[in-house]
Amino acid sequence: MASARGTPQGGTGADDAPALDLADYLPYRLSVASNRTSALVSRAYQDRFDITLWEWRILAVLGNVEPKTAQELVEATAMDKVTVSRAVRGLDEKGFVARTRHKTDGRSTHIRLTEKGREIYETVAPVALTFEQILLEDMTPDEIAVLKSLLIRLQARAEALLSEGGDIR
Amino acid sequence: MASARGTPQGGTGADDAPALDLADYLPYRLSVASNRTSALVSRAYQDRFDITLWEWRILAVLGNVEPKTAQELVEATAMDKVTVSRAVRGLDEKGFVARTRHKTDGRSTHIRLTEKGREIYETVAPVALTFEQILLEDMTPDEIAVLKSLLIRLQARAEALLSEGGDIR
DNA sequence: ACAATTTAGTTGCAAATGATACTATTTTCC
DNA sequence: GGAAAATAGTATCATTTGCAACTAAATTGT
Repeated sequence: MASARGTPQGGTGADDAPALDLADYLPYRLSVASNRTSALVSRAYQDRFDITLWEWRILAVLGNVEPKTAQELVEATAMDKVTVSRAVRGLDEKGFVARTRHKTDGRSTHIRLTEKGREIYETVAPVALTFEQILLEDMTPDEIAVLKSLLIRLQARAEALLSEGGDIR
Repeated sequence: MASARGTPQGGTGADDAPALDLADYLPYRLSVASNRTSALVSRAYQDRFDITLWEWRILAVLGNVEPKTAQELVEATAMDKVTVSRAVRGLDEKGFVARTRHKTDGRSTHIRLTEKGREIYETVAPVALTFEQILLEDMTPDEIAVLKSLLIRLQARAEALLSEGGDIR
């Protein structure tokens, strides 16, 4: 009846549903926190080093282990293969990575940092770590560890649900 | 020197830099967890109710407090004004909200749920809450509370940095 | 009172993104 | 050995997004 319900939070407790408060809804909280953080990170990389966030992720992986195939980068970065393909092309055009033919699999390529790529990695990595520290400045190491581990569990759960039914029942 | 550095993690500890491991990098963890979760949520709303995630956020706010101006929705949903404008238009076209002239400010409009909008809100809200429960099934109430509160702190910190310098120094 | 500035909300356009289709190679398995 | 299926990576196209410009109304300051 289009009831003049107004704000339900004042109810006398006889309400049955737990009430939905967007501000306390985890997917929302997660999304906002992530967007704000990503905005900050993207801007830093883009402005100062002219690389996108996705390109940076590729660099970060290659900085540790080389070479990698595109497929391996997909797994390591949790980006989809189209995104990886475009990011690698971008890096290639800027001269940060080189692609060489995979010896045993003609469909695939080995991707590795060029000297220039190694240089930018060495430059950006400490900045990224410092940034993380600044972002987490007001949290204790304990809290940080908890946060990271909860995020990982959450992600695993979401992935399981995503493949499982796909739909929520 | 394009040093044949390979994987630094094996080092004998004499290394000075803390080493950047993408898998342990918070902005990355946050982004992946959020994307996975959002994918799940978006799909659920889109498939079953034909509303976008942004439209749903608007509904969720209006379900609690009506009416709201677009500007108030911007604040309540953390979406930017263009996104809100588009989402409200979508909801209007589907007949879920109505816009009426603001009495004292001619630039602005009051946005409120229609009866149909109230109905879909009442339908979706419990589904959303159930979904949250399923997603968080393997966490204790304590862990959930901690996660939410850490996310809020993180977001506040990111916002502060974002406005503050804009750039990271 | 009225010019200058600010604010609410929308629109237009360019860039980013995602789903799908496609090519080339490799693997499977009869 | 070779047809059928799978995989790596790229290209294409439609949709989404984000920025900047815009209109209209309100506020400010003189």
